[in-house]
Amino acid sequence: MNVVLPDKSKIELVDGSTVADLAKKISEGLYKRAIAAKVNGNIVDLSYKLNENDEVTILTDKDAESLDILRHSTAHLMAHAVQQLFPDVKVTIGPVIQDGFFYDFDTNKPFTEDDLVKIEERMTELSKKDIKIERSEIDSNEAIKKFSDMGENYKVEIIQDIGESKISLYSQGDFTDLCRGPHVPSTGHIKYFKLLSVAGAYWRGDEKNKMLQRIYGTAWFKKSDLDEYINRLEEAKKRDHRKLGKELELYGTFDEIGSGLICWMPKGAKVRSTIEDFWRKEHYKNGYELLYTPHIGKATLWNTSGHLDFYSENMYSPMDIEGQNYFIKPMNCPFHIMIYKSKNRSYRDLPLRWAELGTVYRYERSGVLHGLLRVRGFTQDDAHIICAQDQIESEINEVLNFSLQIWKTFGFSSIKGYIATRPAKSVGDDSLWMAATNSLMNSIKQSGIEYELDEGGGAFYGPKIDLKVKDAIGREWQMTTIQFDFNLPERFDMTYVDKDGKEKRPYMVHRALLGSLERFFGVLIEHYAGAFPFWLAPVQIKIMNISDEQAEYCISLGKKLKENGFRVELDLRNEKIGYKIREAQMYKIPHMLVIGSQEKDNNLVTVRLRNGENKNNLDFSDYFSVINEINTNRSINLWR
RNA sequence: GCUGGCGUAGCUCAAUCGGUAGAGCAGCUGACUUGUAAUCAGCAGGUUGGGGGUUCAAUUCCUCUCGCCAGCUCCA
Repeated sequence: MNVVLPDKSKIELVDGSTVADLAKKISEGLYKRAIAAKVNGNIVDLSYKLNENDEVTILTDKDAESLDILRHSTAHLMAHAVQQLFPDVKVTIGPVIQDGFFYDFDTNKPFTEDDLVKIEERMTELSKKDIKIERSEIDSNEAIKKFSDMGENYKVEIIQDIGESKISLYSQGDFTDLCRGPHVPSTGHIKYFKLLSVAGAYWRGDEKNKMLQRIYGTAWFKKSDLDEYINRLEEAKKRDHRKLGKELELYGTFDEIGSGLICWMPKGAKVRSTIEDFWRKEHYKNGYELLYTPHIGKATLWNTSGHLDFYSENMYSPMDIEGQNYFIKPMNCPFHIMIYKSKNRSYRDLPLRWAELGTVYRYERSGVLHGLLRVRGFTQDDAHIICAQDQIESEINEVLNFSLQIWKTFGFSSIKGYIATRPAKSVGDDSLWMAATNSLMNSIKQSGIEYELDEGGGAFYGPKIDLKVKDAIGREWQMTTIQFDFNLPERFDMTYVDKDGKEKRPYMVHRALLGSLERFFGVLIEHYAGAFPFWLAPVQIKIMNISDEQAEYCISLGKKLKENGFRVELDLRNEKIGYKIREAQMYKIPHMLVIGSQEKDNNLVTVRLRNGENKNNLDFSDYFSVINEINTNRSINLWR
């Protein structure tokens, strides 16, 4: 028989040959590195029996698909080890996830950290034995009986759910698991892995079901890849905004105040006010008007908006004010709409772009709270664009460009879009959805942003674009959202009078560029690892004298800089310069002015940059022009 | 909310078998007047997250509660 290789060449094999036979025939080296194969587009094991004219691509550890196979096999290896060590434990499922895998076990005794070590050791032993991993197919009734006898009722449930007459099993030594496969040919291929954590997880992700014990792990083909991954985790840990937020005194939360409620400390507040100033300026420049609205509103308002029907789970209990129920706001939109409705609107008024740094409160379950990234009270950089149909596309264009420009300024250049279209359960005419979705598509195409389509992923009230930004270590964060709303204009009966004198319904778009200031700040901290660019740094310049003699000169320098709006601190303590530098360095202050007698006597400054570089004996005026430049340009560099 | 882990000085951490809490940094005071990531000495700092229980005795064991961490679930 003949099979076809990727280069279209044919190779002859004896009937009944497997992929492994083919690999061996091509070269011994290929056979050794072979993990699996793609036959007519399907990924199969090396033991797969080939047929006449099959198109075969042998997958080695170089192929992307192989990594998933390896990780899946590692999950099995882990289950194998767990079953040997804890015979009472029932196995459930063990899929591959990004960068690794997990396996869920049903056990009465949760795994401890020590157990993880033991399991890992056993896995290594099993790997060293290089046990063959063999596939077999059996009748599903037979399989059900087999797993029932073993007491593996989860497997029985899975087989019944699959509903096929035949199912495949994978065996390695004394361990057999139900699995679609494919797998690496033997446990010896699994060398570089690490078990990372253990946590509870519900069977089938349903909190009504029993909670299982999930062990997470990672696996790689090369030791260097594993090491690099572990490094990446450590790097992420170093950048953790919760750690840096505390070290750099940026923000705090307090048991006494409540969880998920953020206090911005002086240093964090300086960054925030810089962000806000920039934000306001840019919004005015881009044709927005700013609004301020209250934090609470009557129940009737939230009834009209529909929030009490469909969002009440996220809203806090009402407070009674003179017999009326008031709710603290989870969103700003109803307030903006009331302002819209405060007078008759003409087509001449449109588009309206109304923005507000609006602080909202939403109930989040205690278990989901996370630093600045998931909180109960936060300030959205919210805006509502109210426009006519013929304006929607240009409005979306502008929002996208505006957003890109803002992200660029903050030092994020890699951005990806996700367009979510109409879900099954939704409100609004098809024509509205069509027009809006088209405008989103056209705009994102024009913007040049790489994007994906999320069919049916829109909110019930309209389609949306979400933007994810990539940070300095390649993690993606969902920040910007641009959403059409066909619900609220209807509910509040928003109208404008068009050219023809008829009342029409405007389009309404919600958008948040940064998302929320809290979340954005968290991401910003992680992106810069706390070392903010000059224009954002809470303390931009620290002036330090060598000895008392230069104190006055330092004070006069500080005064000049402060008068010009720079954020400056002085360190005139009787300490060695090394001590002062170390402290400023730990606070990641961009510029340190080191002032000794040389500088003082000649009206100069010596600048030590955060990166350790020195700019010696500059005229103050030269230094001043440099910092003015990098500050007004919002440069991400420490020097021009 | 659920499962598991954790909670000791402002911060980072220690305390044997249950025997009544200790260090570094930070803070304060003093000396040193200093040239690129920690000068020296002294002082002070704690209801061991909170409540209840077991015990002659609890940071330690039990229990409730609050908070944090990992994940699940949730994010119309």
